[in-house]
Amino acid sequence: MSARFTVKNMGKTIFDVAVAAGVSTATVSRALSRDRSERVTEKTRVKITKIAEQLGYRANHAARSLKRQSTMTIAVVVPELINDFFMEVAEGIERELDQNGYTMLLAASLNSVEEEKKRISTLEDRTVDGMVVIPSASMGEHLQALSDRGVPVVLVDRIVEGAELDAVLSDNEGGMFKLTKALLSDGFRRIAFVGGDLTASTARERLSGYARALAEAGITPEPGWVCLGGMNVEDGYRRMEDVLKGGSVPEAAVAVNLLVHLGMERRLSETASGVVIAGFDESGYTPFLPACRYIAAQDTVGMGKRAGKRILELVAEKKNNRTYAGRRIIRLPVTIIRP
Amino acid sequence: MSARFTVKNMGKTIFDVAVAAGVSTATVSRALSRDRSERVTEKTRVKITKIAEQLGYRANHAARSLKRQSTMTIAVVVPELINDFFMEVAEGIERELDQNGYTMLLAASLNSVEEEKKRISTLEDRTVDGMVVIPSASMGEHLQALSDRGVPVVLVDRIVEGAELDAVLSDNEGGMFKLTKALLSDGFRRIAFVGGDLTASTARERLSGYARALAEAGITPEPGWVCLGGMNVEDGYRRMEDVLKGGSVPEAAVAVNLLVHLGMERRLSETASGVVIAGFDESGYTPFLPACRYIAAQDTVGMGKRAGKRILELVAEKKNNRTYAGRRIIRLPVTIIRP
DNA sequence: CTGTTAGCGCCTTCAA
DNA sequence: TTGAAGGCGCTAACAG
Repeated sequence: MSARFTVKNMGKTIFDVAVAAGVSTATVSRALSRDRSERVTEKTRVKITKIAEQLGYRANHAARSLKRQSTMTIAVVVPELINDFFMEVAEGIERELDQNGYTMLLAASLNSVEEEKKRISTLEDRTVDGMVVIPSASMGEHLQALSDRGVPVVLVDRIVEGAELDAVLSDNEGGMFKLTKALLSDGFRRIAFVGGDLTASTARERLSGYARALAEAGITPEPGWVCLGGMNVEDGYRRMEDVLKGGSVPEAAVAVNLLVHLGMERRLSETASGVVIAGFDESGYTPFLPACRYIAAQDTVGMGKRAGKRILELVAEKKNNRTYAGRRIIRLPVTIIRP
Repeated sequence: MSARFTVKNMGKTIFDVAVAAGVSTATVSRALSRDRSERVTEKTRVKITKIAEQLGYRANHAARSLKRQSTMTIAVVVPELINDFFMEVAEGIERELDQNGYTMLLAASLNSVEEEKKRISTLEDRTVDGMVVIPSASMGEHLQALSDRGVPVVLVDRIVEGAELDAVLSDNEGGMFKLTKALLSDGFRRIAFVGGDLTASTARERLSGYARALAEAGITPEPGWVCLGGMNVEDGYRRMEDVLKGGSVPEAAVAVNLLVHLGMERRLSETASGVVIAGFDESGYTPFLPACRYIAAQDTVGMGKRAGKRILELVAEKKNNRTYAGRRIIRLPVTIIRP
């Protein structure tokens, strides 16, 4: 194997290219600038491009960032990496950014506001051009502060208290309305709502959709049907248990999200109850969840794309020193499918 | 809402702090340097730290990187984001990096060598201090070239042809050996091996483990039992179909990985065959896969941590201008569990 | 222990 | 159209 770390492969600089081409560094800079508005002869541009290629010249990103005060980087902060929903959103964002020459910096906040603050702080130090955040919690003063410091910010999935920021969200209310409706159409009348931390806007909106569907059907939820608390697998398990052990066991239940759904299935698989589930969020595994009847599928990648597009708009606005045109909230529809 | 983008909140520079503290920028730099070896009076350090805090000073990362020729960033390239296995590895890496003040830059190669090359190129331009790569394909000349250019590289999950690089891998052979063994202990003798692209080192090693287990049990695989081809859900579905329609249907099958496992389950759920599965890789959903009997669980987060540790070692070696001490391959054990 | 100085590599007026 | 020169913010000699 070749000796590593020994060849001082000092990166070629713009100066090397300039010397080789017999021009000044300024000309090289202009020739290689993606901005075609720079005036350089086509001939010299071609020549310089070729020489740069031969030399294997690559612009130093740190230097360029320092000068331009822009890193062409957007930070994306998600609660956790091991979660298909978040990663699908991230993929959507990445695609949009990549198309525009931007790079995504992905970080996880580990479902903790404290970690979220730390991550954001680190990222801000790296002078990212903007941030897309899927908030870990319902408090958002630090996000508003970030924005006030001049960093373009876009929220995804949920909105938070204490921050009036642009956001890309699902139509959670409508989605859960349709999901509950689907069960009603199948003849189920006794339907529970399981899981949900009401400090999360998503949970509140979904609960609202559920309530509206029942109300329209003239059904009043019996005590114990609305069984809130938590958004994770463990919570789903416990809440399902609560429902089963409650006074009036329902025939069906809607799950506030995929993790809760999973926990519910776990619990249901332990006792034969006949309870059927309709859940929010899809995954490759939903076909194997025995109690699952319907799924409300969010347009995850689409949300990511919209968020990517929006953050780039804000970045551009800022660059052009334009005033912030006002908060914009984008809602994407949710689709009901059979798993 | 406060007017955004209007306050020219020009970031405070080290100069601002220096002025406010009545010292030189050099002293500020030293005082704020994480490196305690810098000689500064404790008194001035405290004073400067306080003033920096008050002013909300944050070191400019681009400037620091330019000067230090180090970005304190490690790039991690995975085939895709929407994959728990990769994300668990990524999380392990991130933890290790974070503990050491490094930041992870996560990028997806979309299961394509071309994309992988592009991503790596972009990342290299950003002068990351090192890269951890989960290769998308079996060819690795570009990875070797990257390393030869002086960028520390560590591979995870699989090794590639054309590159002699450090790697952190699972004991795939032993894992699949134990997995097959588990089925044998249950009395199954007719066991198929389903899925697997033999250009991938993981698939080869797992096939080898399967073969050894059968051989030790004195069993010769019948034609059609070893049903290779592909590593995805779709492949698992097709290969399982091939097995079922083959001449000698087995009683059980091992799956080369989780996606194939999933596809196999899909196919099995369509026809009652009684075939039982033992699969590589775990997930929160494996308990719901009806045919699944055993799982070979890799220490994903552990692999990430080891990879993180190793890449930082290489970075340190390079920084100290030490010669590359030689390739190191780390193998982590695989655990057999019941889902 | 602290200040002075000289860049790191690039971009961008200002001149020519 | 091109070149010269200054500086983005920070750090690392080298002095003092």
